[in-house]
Amino acid sequence: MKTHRDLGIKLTPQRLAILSYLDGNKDHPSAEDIYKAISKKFPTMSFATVYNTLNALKKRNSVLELTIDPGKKRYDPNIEPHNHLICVRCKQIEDIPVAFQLDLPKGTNRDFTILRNHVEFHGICPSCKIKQS
Amino acid sequence: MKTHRDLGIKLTPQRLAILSYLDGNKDHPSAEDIYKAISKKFPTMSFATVYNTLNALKKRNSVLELTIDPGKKRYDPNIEPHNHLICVRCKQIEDIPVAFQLDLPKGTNRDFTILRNHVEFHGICPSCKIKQS
DNA sequence: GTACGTGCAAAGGTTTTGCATTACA
DNA sequence: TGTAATGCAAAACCTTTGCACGTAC
Repeated sequence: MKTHRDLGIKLTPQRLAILSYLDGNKDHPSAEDIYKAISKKFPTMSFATVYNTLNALKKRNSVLELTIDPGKKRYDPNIEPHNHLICVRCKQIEDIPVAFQLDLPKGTNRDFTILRNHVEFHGICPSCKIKQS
Repeated sequence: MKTHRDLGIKLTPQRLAILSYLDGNKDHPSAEDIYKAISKKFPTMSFATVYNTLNALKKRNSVLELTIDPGKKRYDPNIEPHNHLICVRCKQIEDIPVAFQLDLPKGTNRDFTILRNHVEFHGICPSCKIKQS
Protein backbone atom coordinates (compact mmCIF):
# COMPACT_ATOMS: atom_id res chain seq x y z
CA MET A 1 0.00 0.00 0.00
CA LYS A 2 1.52 3.26 -1.04
CA THR A 3 0.47 6.62 0.27
CA HIS A 4 -1.72 9.29 -1.20
CA ARG A 5 1.34 11.23 -2.14
CA ASP A 6 1.77 9.01 -5.18
CA LEU A 7 1.42 10.82 -8.43
CA GLY A 8 -0.16 9.46 -11.56
CA ILE A 9 -3.66 8.88 -10.26
CA LYS A 10 -6.35 11.47 -9.65
CA LEU A 11 -7.45 11.44 -6.05
CA THR A 12 -11.18 11.77 -5.95
CA PRO A 13 -13.18 11.40 -2.72
CA GLN A 14 -14.28 7.96 -3.88
CA ARG A 15 -10.71 6.85 -4.46
CA LEU A 16 -9.61 8.20 -1.13
CA ALA A 17 -12.38 6.18 0.50
CA ILE A 18 -11.23 3.02 -1.30
CA LEU A 19 -7.60 3.66 -0.41
CA SER A 20 -8.53 4.28 3.19
CA TYR A 21 -10.62 1.10 3.31
CA LEU A 22 -7.78 -0.95 1.84
CA ASP A 23 -5.01 0.55 3.93
CA GLY A 24 -3.88 -2.13 6.35
CA ASN A 25 -6.85 -4.33 5.47
CA LYS A 26 -6.02 -8.01 5.97
CA ASP A 27 -9.35 -9.47 4.82
CA HIS A 28 -8.46 -9.81 1.14
CA PRO A 29 -11.77 -8.22 0.14
CA SER A 30 -13.57 -8.76 -3.13
CA ALA A 31 -14.82 -5.88 -5.25
CA GLU A 32 -18.24 -6.42 -3.73
CA ASP A 33 -16.88 -6.26 -0.18
CA ILE A 34 -15.27 -2.94 -1.01
CA TYR A 35 -18.37 -1.64 -2.74
CA LYS A 36 -20.61 -2.58 0.18
CA ALA A 37 -18.33 -1.05 2.78
CA ILE A 38 -17.94 2.23 0.96
CA SER A 39 -21.53 2.55 -0.20
CA LYS A 40 -22.48 3.25 3.39
CA LYS A 41 -20.64 6.55 3.27
CA PHE A 42 -20.92 7.08 -0.48
CA PRO A 43 -24.43 6.07 -1.50
CA THR A 44 -23.74 7.03 -5.11
CA MET A 45 -20.64 4.86 -5.40
CA SER A 46 -20.82 2.52 -8.38
CA PHE A 47 -19.17 -0.80 -9.16
CA ALA A 48 -17.60 0.79 -12.20
CA THR A 49 -15.69 3.15 -9.93
CA VAL A 50 -14.57 0.34 -7.65
CA TYR A 51 -13.24 -1.68 -10.57
CA ASN A 52 -11.80 1.38 -12.26
CA THR A 53 -9.89 2.28 -9.12
CA LEU A 54 -8.75 -1.26 -8.38
CA ASN A 55 -7.48 -1.69 -11.92
CA ALA A 56 -5.66 1.64 -11.75
CA LEU A 57 -4.05 0.64 -8.44
CA LYS A 58 -3.19 -2.79 -9.82
CA LYS A 59 -1.50 -1.23 -12.83
CA ARG A 60 0.52 0.98 -10.51
CA ASN A 61 1.44 -1.99 -8.34
CA SER A 62 -0.32 -0.53 -5.33
CA VAL A 63 -2.61 -3.49 -4.86
CA LEU A 64 -2.41 -7.18 -5.72
CA GLU A 65 -5.19 -9.06 -7.46
CA LEU A 66 -5.43 -12.51 -5.91
CA THR A 67 -6.65 -15.47 -7.93
CA ILE A 68 -7.41 -17.68 -5.00
CA ASP A 69 -11.17 -17.71 -4.74
CA PRO A 70 -12.90 -19.49 -7.59
CA GLY A 71 -15.46 -17.18 -9.13
CA LYS A 72 -14.19 -13.85 -7.93
CA LYS A 73 -11.08 -11.76 -7.59
CA ARG A 74 -9.81 -10.72 -4.21
CA TYR A 75 -7.62 -7.69 -3.56
CA ASP A 76 -4.64 -7.36 -1.25
CA PRO A 77 -3.12 -4.00 -0.27
CA ASN A 78 -0.03 -5.80 1.02
CA ILE A 79 2.34 -5.65 -1.93
CA GLU A 80 5.31 -7.15 -0.10
CA PRO A 81 6.11 -10.71 -1.20
CA HIS A 82 4.10 -12.96 1.08
CA ASN A 83 1.99 -16.09 1.03
CA HIS A 84 -1.44 -17.28 2.11
CA LEU A 85 -3.23 -19.66 4.40
CA ILE A 86 -6.70 -20.54 3.10
CA CYS A 87 -9.48 -22.17 5.08
CA VAL A 88 -11.17 -24.73 2.84
CA ARG A 89 -14.36 -24.44 4.87
CA CYS A 90 -15.02 -20.72 5.29
CA LYS A 91 -12.66 -19.44 2.56
CA GLN A 92 -11.01 -17.06 5.00
CA ILE A 93 -7.57 -16.02 3.76
CA GLU A 94 -4.78 -15.25 6.20
CA ASP A 95 -1.39 -13.74 5.38
CA ILE A 96 1.90 -15.52 5.85
CA PRO A 97 4.21 -12.52 5.98
CA VAL A 98 7.22 -14.45 4.74
CA ALA A 99 8.52 -15.32 1.29
CA PHE A 100 9.81 -18.80 0.47
CA GLN A 101 13.06 -19.22 -1.41
CA LEU A 102 12.18 -22.09 -3.71
CA ASP A 103 13.98 -23.52 -6.69
CA LEU A 104 12.53 -25.55 -9.49
CA PRO A 105 13.14 -29.23 -8.83
CA LYS A 106 15.67 -31.00 -11.02
CA GLY A 107 14.16 -32.17 -14.24
CA THR A 108 11.73 -29.25 -14.47
CA ASN A 109 11.79 -26.95 -17.45
CA ARG A 110 14.82 -24.75 -16.78
CA ASP A 111 14.10 -22.50 -19.73
CA PHE A 112 11.28 -20.87 -17.85
CA THR A 113 12.48 -17.58 -16.33
CA ILE A 114 11.07 -17.49 -12.82
CA LEU A 115 9.88 -14.08 -11.64
CA ARG A 116 8.22 -14.98 -8.36
CA ASN A 117 6.39 -17.70 -6.50
CA HIS A 118 3.25 -17.91 -4.44
CA VAL A 119 2.50 -20.58 -1.88
CA GLU A 120 -1.00 -21.44 -0.74
CA PHE A 121 -1.51 -23.57 2.33
CA HIS A 122 -4.98 -25.11 2.40
CA GLY A 123 -6.36 -26.17 5.71
CA ILE A 124 -8.95 -25.63 8.39
CA CYS A 125 -8.98 -22.51 10.49
CA PRO A 126 -9.41 -22.58 14.27
CA SER A 127 -12.98 -21.34 14.26
CA CYS A 128 -14.09 -23.90 11.67
CA LYS A 129 -12.45 -26.64 13.72
CA ILE A 130 -14.62 -25.64 16.67
CA LYS A 131 -17.82 -25.56 14.61
CA GLN A 132 -16.99 -29.02 13.30
CA SER A 133 -17.03 -30.66 16.70
CA MET B 1 -7.22 -39.67 -13.37
CA LYS B 2 -9.00 -42.81 -12.36
CA THR B 3 -10.30 -45.40 -14.76
CA HIS B 4 -13.74 -46.05 -16.10
CA ARG B 5 -14.10 -48.92 -13.70
CA ASP B 6 -15.00 -46.46 -10.96
CA LEU B 7 -18.45 -46.87 -9.61
CA GLY B 8 -20.75 -44.15 -8.47
CA ILE B 9 -21.03 -42.24 -11.70
CA LYS B 10 -23.12 -43.14 -14.71
CA LEU B 11 -20.97 -43.58 -17.75
CA THR B 12 -22.73 -42.01 -20.67
CA PRO B 13 -21.06 -41.57 -24.06
CA GLN B 14 -20.64 -37.87 -23.30
CA ARG B 15 -18.89 -38.60 -20.03
CA LEU B 16 -16.67 -41.18 -21.63
CA ALA B 17 -15.69 -38.58 -24.22
CA ILE B 18 -14.84 -36.08 -21.48
CA LEU B 19 -12.89 -38.67 -19.51
CA SER B 20 -11.02 -39.69 -22.61
CA TYR B 21 -10.22 -36.07 -23.46
CA LEU B 22 -8.95 -35.41 -19.95
CA ASP B 23 -6.97 -38.62 -19.58
CA GLY B 24 -3.32 -37.65 -19.63
CA ASN B 25 -4.16 -34.11 -20.74
CA LYS B 26 -1.50 -31.65 -19.55
CA ASP B 27 -3.06 -28.46 -20.93
CA HIS B 28 -5.17 -27.62 -17.86
CA PRO B 29 -8.21 -26.97 -20.07
CA SER B 30 -11.12 -24.73 -19.20
CA ALA B 31 -14.72 -25.89 -19.49
CA GLU B 32 -14.89 -24.15 -22.83
CA ASP B 33 -11.78 -25.93 -24.10
CA ILE B 34 -13.37 -29.24 -23.19
CA TYR B 35 -16.69 -28.27 -24.71
CA LYS B 36 -15.10 -27.18 -27.97
CA ALA B 37 -12.97 -30.28 -28.31
CA ILE B 38 -15.80 -32.68 -27.65
CA SER B 39 -18.44 -30.83 -29.66
CA LYS B 40 -16.61 -31.91 -32.79
CA LYS B 41 -17.58 -35.51 -32.17
CA PHE B 42 -20.72 -34.78 -30.13
CA PRO B 43 -22.51 -31.91 -31.83
CA THR B 44 -25.32 -32.05 -29.29
CA MET B 45 -23.02 -31.76 -26.28
CA SER B 46 -24.04 -28.92 -23.99
CA PHE B 47 -22.16 -26.80 -21.48
CA ALA B 48 -24.49 -28.07 -18.79
CA THR B 49 -23.21 -31.57 -19.39
CA VAL B 50 -19.59 -30.46 -19.31
CA TYR B 51 -20.06 -28.68 -15.99
CA ASN B 52 -22.23 -31.43 -14.60
CA THR B 53 -19.55 -34.00 -15.39
CA LEU B 54 -16.68 -31.86 -14.16
CA ASN B 55 -18.45 -31.17 -10.89
CA ALA B 56 -19.23 -34.86 -10.45
CA LEU B 57 -15.59 -35.76 -11.11
CA LYS B 58 -14.42 -33.02 -8.78
CA LYS B 59 -16.66 -34.31 -6.01
CA ARG B 60 -15.24 -37.77 -6.52
CA ASN B 61 -11.69 -36.42 -6.49
CA SER B 62 -11.05 -37.54 -10.03
CA VAL B 63 -10.19 -34.10 -11.31
CA LEU B 64 -8.80 -30.94 -9.72
CA GLU B 65 -10.35 -27.53 -10.21
CA LEU B 66 -7.54 -25.01 -10.54
CA THR B 67 -8.02 -21.44 -9.44
CA ILE B 68 -5.08 -20.01 -11.29
CA ASP B 69 -6.58 -18.16 -14.21
CA PRO B 70 -8.55 -15.07 -13.23
CA GLY B 71 -11.99 -15.26 -14.78
CA LYS B 72 -12.26 -18.96 -15.42
CA LYS B 73 -11.68 -22.31 -13.85
CA ARG B 74 -9.19 -24.74 -15.29
CA TYR B 75 -9.31 -28.50 -14.79
CA ASP B 76 -6.47 -30.91 -14.13
CA PRO B 77 -6.83 -34.68 -14.45
CA ASN B 78 -3.57 -35.14 -12.55
CA ILE B 79 -4.73 -35.67 -8.99
CA GLU B 80 -1.29 -36.47 -7.60
CA PRO B 81 0.15 -33.70 -5.42
CA HIS B 82 2.06 -31.45 -7.78
CA ASN B 83 2.69 -27.79 -8.50
CA HIS B 84 2.55 -25.36 -11.41
CA LEU B 85 4.65 -23.11 -13.55
CA ILE B 86 2.62 -20.28 -15.06
CA CYS B 87 3.65 -18.05 -17.93
CA VAL B 88 2.57 -14.50 -17.12
CA ARG B 89 2.48 -13.66 -20.83
CA CYS B 90 0.59 -16.48 -22.52
CA LYS B 91 -1.02 -18.00 -19.40
CA GLN B 92 0.27 -21.44 -20.32
CA ILE B 93 0.36 -23.71 -17.26
CA GLU B 94 2.99 -26.41 -16.94
CA ASP B 95 3.12 -29.14 -14.33
CA ILE B 96 5.87 -29.50 -11.76
CA PRO B 97 5.44 -33.17 -10.91
CA VAL B 98 6.90 -32.80 -7.45
CA ALA B 99 5.41 -31.85 -4.10
CA PHE B 100 7.18 -29.44 -1.74
CA GLN B 101 7.47 -30.27 1.94
CA LEU B 102 6.86 -26.87 3.48
CA ASP B 103 6.21 -25.87 7.05
CA LEU B 104 4.51 -22.74 8.28
CA PRO B 105 7.16 -20.20 9.27
CA LYS B 106 7.56 -19.50 12.94
CA GLY B 107 5.10 -16.94 14.17
CA THR B 108 2.37 -18.03 11.79
CA ASN B 109 -0.97 -19.19 13.08
CA ARG B 110 -0.25 -22.71 14.32
CA ASP B 111 -3.89 -23.40 15.04
CA PHE B 112 -4.59 -23.79 11.37
CA THR B 113 -4.61 -27.48 10.44
CA ILE B 114 -2.69 -27.74 7.18
CA LEU B 115 -4.10 -30.22 4.68
CA ARG B 116 -1.93 -29.48 1.65
CA ASN B 117 -0.01 -26.80 -0.15
CA HIS B 118 0.17 -25.55 -3.69
CA VAL B 119 3.08 -23.62 -5.16
CA GLU B 120 2.80 -21.44 -8.23
CA PHE B 121 5.91 -20.23 -9.99
CA HIS B 122 5.18 -17.24 -12.18
CA GLY B 123 7.56 -16.53 -15.00
CA ILE B 124 8.09 -16.37 -18.73
CA CYS B 125 8.03 -19.48 -20.87
CA PRO B 126 10.66 -20.19 -23.53
CA SER B 127 8.42 -19.40 -26.48
CA CYS B 128 7.35 -16.05 -25.02
CA LYS B 129 11.00 -15.19 -24.39
CA ILE B 130 11.69 -15.70 -28.09
CA LYS B 131 8.72 -13.57 -29.20
CA GLN B 132 9.91 -10.81 -26.89
CA SER B 133 13.28 -10.40 -28.64
C1' DG C 1 -9.70 24.30 -19.39
C1' DT C 2 -8.82 19.61 -20.17
C1' DA C 3 -8.00 15.15 -19.38
C1' DC C 4 -9.62 11.88 -16.56
C1' DG C 5 -13.05 9.92 -13.13
C1' DT C 6 -17.96 8.98 -11.99
C1' DG C 7 -22.31 6.75 -12.34
C1' DC C 8 -25.71 4.40 -14.74
C1' DA C 9 -27.12 0.90 -17.67
C1' DA C 10 -26.08 -2.39 -20.92
C1' DA C 11 -23.19 -5.96 -22.50
C1' DG C 12 -19.77 -9.76 -22.06
C1' DG C 13 -17.95 -13.93 -20.13
C1' DT C 14 -18.35 -17.90 -17.04
C1' DT C 15 -21.05 -21.00 -14.36
C1' DT C 16 -25.45 -22.63 -12.49
C1' DT C 17 -30.27 -23.92 -12.61
C1' DG C 18 -35.09 -25.49 -14.06
C1' DC C 19 -37.39 -28.64 -16.57
C1' DA C 20 -38.93 -31.85 -20.02
C1' DT C 21 -36.84 -35.66 -22.41
C1' DT C 22 -33.73 -39.52 -22.76
C1' DA C 23 -30.96 -43.43 -21.40
C1' DC C 24 -27.81 -45.92 -18.30
C1' DA C 25 -27.77 -49.63 -14.96
C1' DT D 1 -38.22 -49.53 -14.65
C1' DG D 2 -36.42 -45.97 -11.91
C1' DT D 3 -33.02 -42.92 -11.04
C1' DA D 4 -29.90 -39.97 -12.92
C1' DA D 5 -27.93 -37.49 -17.05
C1' DT D 6 -28.80 -34.67 -21.18
C1' DG D 7 -29.79 -30.51 -23.62
C1' DC D 8 -31.81 -26.22 -24.10
C1' DA D 9 -32.78 -21.82 -22.43
C1' DA D 10 -32.92 -18.69 -18.90
C1' DA D 11 -30.86 -16.85 -14.96
C1' DA D 12 -27.17 -15.74 -11.80
C1' DC D 13 -22.69 -13.90 -11.01
C1' DC D 14 -18.66 -11.18 -11.73
C1' DT D 15 -16.40 -7.82 -14.53
C1' DT D 16 -16.01 -4.62 -18.35
C1' DT D 17 -17.62 -1.04 -21.44
C1' DG D 18 -20.03 3.13 -23.58
C1' DC D 19 -21.40 7.44 -22.81
C1' DA D 20 -23.01 11.81 -20.81
C1' DC D 21 -21.81 14.48 -17.03
C1' DG D 22 -18.79 16.17 -13.42
C1' DT D 23 -14.42 17.31 -11.22
C1' DA D 24 -9.35 17.12 -9.78
C1' DC D 25 -5.36 19.24 -11.16
